[in-house]
Amino acid sequence: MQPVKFAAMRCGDCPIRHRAVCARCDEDEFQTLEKLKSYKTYAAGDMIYWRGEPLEYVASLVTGVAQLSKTLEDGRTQMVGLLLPSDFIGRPGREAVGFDVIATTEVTLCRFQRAPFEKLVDETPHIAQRLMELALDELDAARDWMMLLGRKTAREKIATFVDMLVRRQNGASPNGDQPFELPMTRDQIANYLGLTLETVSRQFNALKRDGVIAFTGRKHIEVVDLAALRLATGDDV
Amino acid sequence: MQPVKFAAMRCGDCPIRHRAVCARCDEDEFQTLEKLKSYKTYAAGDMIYWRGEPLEYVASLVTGVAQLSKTLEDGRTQMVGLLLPSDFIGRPGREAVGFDVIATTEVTLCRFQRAPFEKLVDETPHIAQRLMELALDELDAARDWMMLLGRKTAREKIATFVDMLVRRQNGASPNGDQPFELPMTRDQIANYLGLTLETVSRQFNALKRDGVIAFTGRKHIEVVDLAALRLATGDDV
DNA sequence: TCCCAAACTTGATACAGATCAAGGAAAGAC
DNA sequence: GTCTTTCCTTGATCTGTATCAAGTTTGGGA
Repeated sequence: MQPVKFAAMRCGDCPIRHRAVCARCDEDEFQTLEKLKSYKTYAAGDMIYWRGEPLEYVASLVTGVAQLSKTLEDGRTQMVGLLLPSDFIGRPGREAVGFDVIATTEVTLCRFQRAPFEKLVDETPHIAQRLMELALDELDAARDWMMLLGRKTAREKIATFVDMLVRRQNGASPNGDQPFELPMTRDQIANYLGLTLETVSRQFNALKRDGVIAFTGRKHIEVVDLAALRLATGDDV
Repeated sequence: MQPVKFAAMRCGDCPIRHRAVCARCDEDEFQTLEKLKSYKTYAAGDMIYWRGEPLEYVASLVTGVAQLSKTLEDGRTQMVGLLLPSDFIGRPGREAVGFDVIATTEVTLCRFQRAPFEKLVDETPHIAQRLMELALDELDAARDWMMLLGRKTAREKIATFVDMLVRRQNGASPNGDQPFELPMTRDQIANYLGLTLETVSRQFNALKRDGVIAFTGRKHIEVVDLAALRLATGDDV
């Protein structure tokens, strides 16, 4: 998708209109947002924000995938969040964020300058409430991930990761038998799951051998046996 | 401390007055809260909320320590949060929570019935903002913990845990050379850090042998060399 | 079209932390 | 004060995943 397409897009036509921070806005509020917003596209691998950098813009992710990453003194890294379309970057009342934000694939953001946006939040309970909901959703996701990182085996981690992508990409559709794209390299997946890239590779292939998933190209996955996948996550039903 | 003490306590005298959800309330708002609130004390080990149970009350933790725990199908458990005085339980717009809340030590809560509290939140921007801040603080803490669970060694995990307790218990005081209490058993610490109780025990003793910490009783710790402790966490300065 | 670099797979080996096992110390019960 | 249980420590061994080390595939650029 071209940035120029977005530059002309009206909020009413936005693909993330019903899930993003603006989900509950009415026509009047959209008119205000139209004036405030600007689109920006990043190439895969680009740094969107540096840790600690004061953030000039807050933004909704419109297309693509981005990652939140932390780094230890000696270079070990851990992804602490994955941003998919409709997710929000930046928080009310916070100058900076404690992690790097990196474009995993090509990414398009719908950006608002922080100061006018915060003013809008103060005046618009809709938006403040929606921001709170998004923060609580992130908190729930972070806690599920803590369970994964602390207690799950490598196989369970990979199964949970695939299941998460199925749920989020297929949206409402209940069956996961649509082939879909892995948005990350093995190395990035390893960073997300607290593993090494070799272990990720081995476990993907183990799930393939067991007839749970199938590959059509390195990044093209199909879930062959959804029940077996769910079982392999280790989660309660 | 006796519950009866709390039953009579006025908000102005509350030990968590300046950090809890009510931090920015004025005298008028305190009067509303006084009418709404009730104290309840739980013994160590008591279940405060069950996962999925619709929660009748939201609450601030006044004294003691509580834990948020998740459990896998086969019984593996992982703590996904630790509640210390001034932390809040329950979220606006959420019926239930996705984890069990358990009293780690004896715990006293300052409770509000959910429906009237949510009404108050809608009418009082102070409180809504403070709730948002608390949620974002929790999110930051959850992300730090993801880094710990995914990438830190057992020694780094223990050092980080002790450092966290020093920072939070000593509050503003910069030097950590006050002895203090571990609020949990080795087994609970293991659940928090994604380890086993044996590994926790060994690493505590290793830090003791290395002159970083000292024990005066099983649960009484003193930080002997704060700089060495911070170094052992693996974090950036 | 071929080349090259990045991404991935596969194998061999090492090791941190889990697991299994036994005994000791503290704290509450009676 | 003694009993009993819970909590903690220490040792021996095992194992899942990291690490080290080649290869192989893939896709994009010249």
